[in-house]
Amino acid sequence: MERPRRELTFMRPSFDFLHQNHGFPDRAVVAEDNNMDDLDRGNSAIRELDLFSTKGNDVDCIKNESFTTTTTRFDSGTAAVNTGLNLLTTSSCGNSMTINQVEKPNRQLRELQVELKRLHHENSKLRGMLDQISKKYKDLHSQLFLAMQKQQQQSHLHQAQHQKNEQHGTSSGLIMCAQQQQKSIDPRPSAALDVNIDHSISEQEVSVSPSNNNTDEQGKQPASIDESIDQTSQTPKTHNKDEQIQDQVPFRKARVSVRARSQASLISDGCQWRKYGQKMAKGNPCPRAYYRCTMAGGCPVRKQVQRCAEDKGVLITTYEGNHNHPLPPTATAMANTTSAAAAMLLSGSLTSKDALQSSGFLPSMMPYPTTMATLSGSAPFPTITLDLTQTPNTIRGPPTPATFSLPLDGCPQLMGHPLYNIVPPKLAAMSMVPLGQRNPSSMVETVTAAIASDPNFTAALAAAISTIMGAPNGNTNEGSRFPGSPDQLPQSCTTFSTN
DNA sequence: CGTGTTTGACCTGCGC
DNA sequence: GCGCAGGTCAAACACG
Repeated sequence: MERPRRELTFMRPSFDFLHQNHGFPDRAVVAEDNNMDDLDRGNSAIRELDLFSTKGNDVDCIKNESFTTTTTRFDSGTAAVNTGLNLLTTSSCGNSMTINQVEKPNRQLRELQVELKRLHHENSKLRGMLDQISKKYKDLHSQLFLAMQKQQQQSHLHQAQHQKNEQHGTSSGLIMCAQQQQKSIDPRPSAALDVNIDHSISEQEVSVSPSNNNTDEQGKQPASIDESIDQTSQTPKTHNKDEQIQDQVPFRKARVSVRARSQASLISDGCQWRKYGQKMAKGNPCPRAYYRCTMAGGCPVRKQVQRCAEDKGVLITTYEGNHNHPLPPTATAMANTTSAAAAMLLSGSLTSKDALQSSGFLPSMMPYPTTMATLSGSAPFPTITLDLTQTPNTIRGPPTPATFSLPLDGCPQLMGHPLYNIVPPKLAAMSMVPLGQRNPSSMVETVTAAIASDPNFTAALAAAISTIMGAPNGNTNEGSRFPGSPDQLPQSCTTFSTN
């Protein structure tokens, strides 16, 4: 009995059944309405199940009613439970039935009640899981907010100290000290924490703590790094240049690769790009195009676009760097996530499965196969790949030996479901992203944004939602809220398109 | 004329 | 040191 698989799909109709039956315990009920709101009324509905004790029907009367049981099929083959009770009163308290005829329906009723209690228990467990997930998400959100505040305070403090030091001509030593201090607090200065940073901040500071207006947690940017080095080199230093470069290089080289199925030559991610080169890459007949962001002068963000050699329908877009300018809403999802993904990649020993497991990022008991994201530690540059082209049944081999996937933990009912491509990173981000280092929603934002770039996405999403919600006429946008998800999918999910 | 693309040359890192 | 491959530059070109 594969109970985990059917729990979610079963519990909603069960409550519908119970809910619809409210006040009409002697009628046959066929649950068709799958409104998720009924889920919230589940607890009370269970109590309403006792059909024969709440309406004054004593046992004697029950014995004198003939029961016709029907099987109500709630969900497309996922669960079928004998909950439809056709209570046809053929005689009122007559004595025409034998004891066996009377006890048989009684036994069925008892079984039914036991089954419903069991379902209630399962539903309670599921609700508990949902509550836990929601709580984790809220915790992470609040902690992120606190971290943002803390970082902002540090930035202001740093700025004030920098200005004071400049006035006294003794800036460098203390600046470096402050930078080191900041590093010790968070080895990857989070631009995401600079959301409201004062733009009067000095350029040097900006280069150390990029003033990305987005939740940009990668921090270091290629241009900013160079500027930082150049500028700091103009003042006495406690660190030599090589050490600084060495410190910065890993940040600079982190990349986020997005694989999406698209016939378009470029995924429209909300940013403006200028093509600055094209090369034939070895092992791929398709040329690789190089783009840089032109939304602001000196923006260090670049991306490479190349078709997959094995499947030319797959477009591989690789992002590098962080925007140093405000982004339109349509671009923030992708930008946020590439930054967050890069930050996750750069956060330390996240390049091997063992390291991930030991760090708690990847549960040692990963119960389900996953396909969404892979990290490559053996690639020339650390790269995280978000693969939006796969279905759970078409898992490819890992790109490199040192790769891993984000686990889908706790949502087995979504395995094999189209929405599986959306939910896993959300759950994974919520449950596994270390505190203060990553934006838990960023990963899913990128995933959803990239998925949305696929012209087939809307139809697939609608079908998925219809399956889960049981509302064939459901609005796609409304349906994009995964049942029980702590928050809804980003708005940008529906704004990305392919060119 | 301004902007974006194309494309060959050049630079850099890495392996042998 | 040499060759290779990835990445970038910049002049030439196309287009509105």
